[in-house]
Amino acid sequence: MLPKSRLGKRSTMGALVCGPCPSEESHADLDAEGGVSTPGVRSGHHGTGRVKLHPGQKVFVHCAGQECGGVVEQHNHVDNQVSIFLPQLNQHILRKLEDVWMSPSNPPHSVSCSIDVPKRNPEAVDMDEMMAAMVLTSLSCSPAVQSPSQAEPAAAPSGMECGGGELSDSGSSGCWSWDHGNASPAPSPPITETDRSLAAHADEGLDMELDQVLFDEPAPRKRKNSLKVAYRCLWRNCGKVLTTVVGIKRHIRTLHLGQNSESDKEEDFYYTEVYRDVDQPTPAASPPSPPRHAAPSPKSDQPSTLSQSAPGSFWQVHSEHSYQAHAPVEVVVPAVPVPSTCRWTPTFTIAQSKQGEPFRSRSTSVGEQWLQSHSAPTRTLPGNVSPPRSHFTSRKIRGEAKKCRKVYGIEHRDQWCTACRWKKACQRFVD
DNA sequence: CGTGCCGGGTC
DNA sequence: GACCCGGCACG
Repeated sequence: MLPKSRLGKRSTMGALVCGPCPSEESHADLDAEGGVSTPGVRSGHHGTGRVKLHPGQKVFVHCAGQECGGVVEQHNHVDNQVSIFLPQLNQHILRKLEDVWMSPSNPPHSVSCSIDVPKRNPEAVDMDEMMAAMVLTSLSCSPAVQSPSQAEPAAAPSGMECGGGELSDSGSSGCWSWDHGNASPAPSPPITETDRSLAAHADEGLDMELDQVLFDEPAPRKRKNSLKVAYRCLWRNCGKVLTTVVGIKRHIRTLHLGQNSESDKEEDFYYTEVYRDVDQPTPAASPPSPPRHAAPSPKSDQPSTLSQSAPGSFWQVHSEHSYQAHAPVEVVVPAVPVPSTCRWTPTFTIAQSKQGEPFRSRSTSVGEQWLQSHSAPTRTLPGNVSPPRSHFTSRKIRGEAKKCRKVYGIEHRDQWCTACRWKKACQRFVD
């Protein structure tokens, strides 16, 4: 499925956001113990200084015309490029080593717009902030999770799929291809100062692409940049739409799951993303009526139309059957008048046989008809029924003996017995 | 379809 | 009650 031509990109992206590759990690361990205030990495000249940036080390770069603090994610010493995570912008950037410095307000080269950045000593950086950055970094290894608002570790196997060997070995700048849509053919175009917004977009566009590349299915949790995302509660008869995951989860948990919520992930089953202003048909945009759900949630009572129709109508059908036909017939038949071909119960057989034929002119009660219909086959057991008139009410089995009609013929009807003439049971040739 | 005959109607 | 007949079941 994955075009091989794109594997490289995928790989590079993995390398970019992935944790340090083992080899470099070892170097980093050897070199700079994180946080040492080196007055500018960029003593620099790439390849010469051999200054090693430790993953997690606080550095500063120029981004969008201002100095931004960031955390080193990876230092590719082959070409001296550093992958940096900028918590402020919540994005990852790539810088040449000479464009990175470790003290605030110590730009490597004169920058036109030098905005005062609160000076912070790298040592002053909270460790938890570093840890947070690292966590984000590791989380970001999952291509499905790069959206700032969607850090869901569940989908992110913590960077394990980065495949360090495969990715980091390339080492070339080409593998860092942060394709910022600025049509920069350069393999590793550093983000220019004017690129910031573009970079942000590129992030998401990249996410989308990664989603498409890495996963055949569109990542449902991804936010499309051009889409307005909302979250619709799929609970039966609810359909509440909230704009945040937290909100919808809280809504589901509090209003629907209540105390029954055993797992805090359970809410995921009960909401779906809906997109508006769609450019591209998004599968998740359809769910309003038929929500994707389909999750094997054990207690999910499937708040979809499917569920409402499937089990509900199923049982309804059954119930309708149950009083129409007692036989457990596994036939899904709508509750319509039973066709004449359906003869699963004796009662219906009677009714149908009578309805299927033109009604008799003579007045025959249903019970009489029933007796008539059944007396013949059950004639051997005449005692089973209590005939209203006599013991022999039921129709007699046609006698084998020839009757007056047969004997004399219709022409000699006057020779018939009275009964035969009256169309009664022959009295002359009694069986 | 022919036959036997039940059940009902009519006189 | 005698007679007739519609109609169903059966072969």
